Amino acid sequence: MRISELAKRTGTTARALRFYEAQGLLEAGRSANGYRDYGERDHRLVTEILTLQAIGFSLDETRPFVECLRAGHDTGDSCADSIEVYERKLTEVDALLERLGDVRASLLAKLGDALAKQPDPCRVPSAGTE
Amino acid sequence: MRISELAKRTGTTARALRFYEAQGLLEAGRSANGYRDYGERDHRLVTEILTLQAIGFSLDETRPFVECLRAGHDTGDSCADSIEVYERKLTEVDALLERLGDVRASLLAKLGDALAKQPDPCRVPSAGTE
DNA sequence: GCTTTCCTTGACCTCGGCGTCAACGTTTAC
DNA sequence: GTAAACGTTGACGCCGAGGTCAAGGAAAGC
Repeated sequence: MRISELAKRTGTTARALRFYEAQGLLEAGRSANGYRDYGERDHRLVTEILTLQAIGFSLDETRPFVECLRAGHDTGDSCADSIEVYERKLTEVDALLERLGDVRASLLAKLGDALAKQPDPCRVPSAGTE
Repeated sequence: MRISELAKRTGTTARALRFYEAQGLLEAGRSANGYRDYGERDHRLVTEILTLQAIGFSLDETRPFVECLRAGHDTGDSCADSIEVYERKLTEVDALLERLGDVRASLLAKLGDALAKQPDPCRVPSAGTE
């Protein structure tokens, strides 16, 4: 299959696929005319990349998963390196959740203060006008 | 006060202050020699910018607060525009929290599956080795 | 006077993940 | 046969918030 078909089937663009190749994530075979030629294996690789990206992984963080698939495992997370990335990511997400919670709290506090200072009678905090 | 003193007192850099000026957030007076000259009012402006940035505001989002201060109010959130930004930000943060919660859940699920597939006996999920 | 430090402007660099355009070759449809 | 639609590489653009030079003036300490 050629690049635009793989792009369509994975829901991405040809440009992205070439970019992944430039990053060493994807290795495409070539047809006689020089066109890239992809197989089902590549389809799975790209799907793995896109799935992980959707969860917030950087391209670099998808690397262990891709290499795991290329090593012959049937899922990208069958390797220790991938699992480490999961764990690192989980720690990151937890830290982010905590920080965001703090941010939310300080936003609420600031908003409350500001509304209390506002002389606008239509925005009295006791009533919900929205 | 000159630029590096304001930078020191606000905990940022001279480059950042010049950048804020280029963005129209800060207007510095000039001494006879062409040096920027800042007063206490500017100190408060910069403090407001940095405080909001720390909560995740973009420079552009701090603009209403800065203009509110410049309009003579004693806090940057005494104006309706600022309050709107608070509310927008809160909505954004809530959306992000929800997405991040989903991400966390799917990460946990993936990690659980991967560990279940792992043949490593030192990583049995029933025991906490950390 | 001399050196070091601070100030000025201008311009390019960084990072991630591609989008977009250019200039050219190939395949496909009619 | 020829035009449209695909493919190739290369290179620059974008976003945000500055960092980092470079080349020059001003100020401050000795």
